Amino acid sequence: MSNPLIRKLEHGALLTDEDRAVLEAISRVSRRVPTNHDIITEGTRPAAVNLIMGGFACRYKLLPDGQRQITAFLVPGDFCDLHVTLLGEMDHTIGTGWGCDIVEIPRATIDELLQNHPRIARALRWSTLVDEATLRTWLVSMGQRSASKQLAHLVCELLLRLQTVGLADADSFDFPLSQVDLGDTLGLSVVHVNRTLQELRGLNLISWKHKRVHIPDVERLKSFADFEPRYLHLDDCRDLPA
Amino acid sequence: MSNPLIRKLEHGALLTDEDRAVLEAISRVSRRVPTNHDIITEGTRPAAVNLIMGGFACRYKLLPDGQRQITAFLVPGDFCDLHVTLLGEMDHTIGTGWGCDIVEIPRATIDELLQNHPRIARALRWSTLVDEATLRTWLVSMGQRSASKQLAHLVCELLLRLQTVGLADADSFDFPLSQVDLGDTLGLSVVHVNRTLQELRGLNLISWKHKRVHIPDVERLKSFADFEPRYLHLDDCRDLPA
DNA sequence: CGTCGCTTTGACGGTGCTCAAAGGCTGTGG
DNA sequence: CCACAGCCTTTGAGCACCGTCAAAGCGACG
Repeated sequence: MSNPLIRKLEHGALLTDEDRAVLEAISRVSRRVPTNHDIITEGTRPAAVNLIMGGFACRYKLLPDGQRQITAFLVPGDFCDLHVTLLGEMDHTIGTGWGCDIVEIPRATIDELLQNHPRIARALRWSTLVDEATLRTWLVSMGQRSASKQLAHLVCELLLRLQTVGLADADSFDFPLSQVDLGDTLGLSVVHVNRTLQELRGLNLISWKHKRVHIPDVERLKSFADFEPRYLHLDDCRDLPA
Repeated sequence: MSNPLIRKLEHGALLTDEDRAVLEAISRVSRRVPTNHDIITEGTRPAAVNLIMGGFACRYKLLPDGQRQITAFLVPGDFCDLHVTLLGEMDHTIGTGWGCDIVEIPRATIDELLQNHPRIARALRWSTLVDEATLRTWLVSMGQRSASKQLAHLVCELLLRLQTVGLADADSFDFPLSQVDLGDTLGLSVVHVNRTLQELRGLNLISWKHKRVHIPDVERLKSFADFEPRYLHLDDCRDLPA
């Protein structure tokens, strides 16, 4: 099973074959969104739920002076706005810096899943909690870690998240971002991102060529970044009552 | 109605008198937690749901070297861990820096609310989305704003949140934190927090004496901080179908 | 009155920003 | 196949914001 949505949700609930078939059915690619295009814009209210099935997207917020802060990366298997119809207007924008495949799922389909498929409902709720925990972890990184550790931490997170959906191998993954994008993510200037990358390269912790990140020694990178994957809650369904 | 839980949830759904009675019944203060005490510790799994009804609490995370990052303030009407039983172990700690009143609500009671009281269920889900939006906003502040604007933004947020639960008047509120705590929140050193406070005081934007914050001109502070309250989604239930 | 915790101040150093320009890569059109 | 444009990366120099260290005020409370 190489469907990233299913691979991801397996970590949040003990799915049955029927659950998997339902998820497979709703996650057919419906449209390709080009590079540098907004999927959902701040201030609007989306009618459907968007699911990423290929490529990268990100949540971001623009400040009056034009500065941008990326607050999340969305990778295949991630929902853009699962519960957003509960809220009024979007308080941030979701965009594809880098071209991605999206499924638009009608609100009613989601409601039906939540009502009639308890294991899927559980997994979806689990995934929103993981999103929140990830956000907290980014905040900790930004507030307390040096630029190099913050960057290293992000790389560890992406490696693990992409591995769980089958899009990274043991020590590398495709990473289509520019250094400007990375700066907007980490709260750093491009110049400093560049120097930080050189530092990590000099320590032989990361190499990044041709839009692909390679990690010579994953354990060393994790310990450098104090990476503690608990916040991703990947083993949570082990704890379920049988 | 001065119950902070009810006042808050009124912003997330159109409650009936019966809903209010139910909420009133579950939010009786059951225990006082002293200053500097953890309510829920990282790595454990809480059995009940904790609701703050008085004072301040905060979520925080400790790094191996002892640094602390506060990721959220919890004020009266806020839940500590509404959905956390879905997850395995807590990935962060919730503590009271400052003494607060807490209600412990059995998991079963929450489940019953979610199942049988649709408007309350809606309001609870709304509140977790607002928590997430607040986290995103903190991340934006930390990544893109200067220390003084970040601090000003936080003060605007707290003023508004406390006003909605009846714990702030038009231009001031009680704020029991130390400057160390503020530093751990903003990702700044104590020394720099102190100088930043002096700067804001010098601009006549904020005064902070005897654990109470006073804001001479709220509109001026908001515009200084680029404060845009959309992320708190306080007007969302206006948009509900009748 | 003395202690303890919090706030404030000063001096100094470093991380990371700004400005500016050069170097590389890729795609496009001649 | 080359020229060129445009974007991204890389470098350098200088500076500002913010951190660290250390010590001195201040205030609440016993």
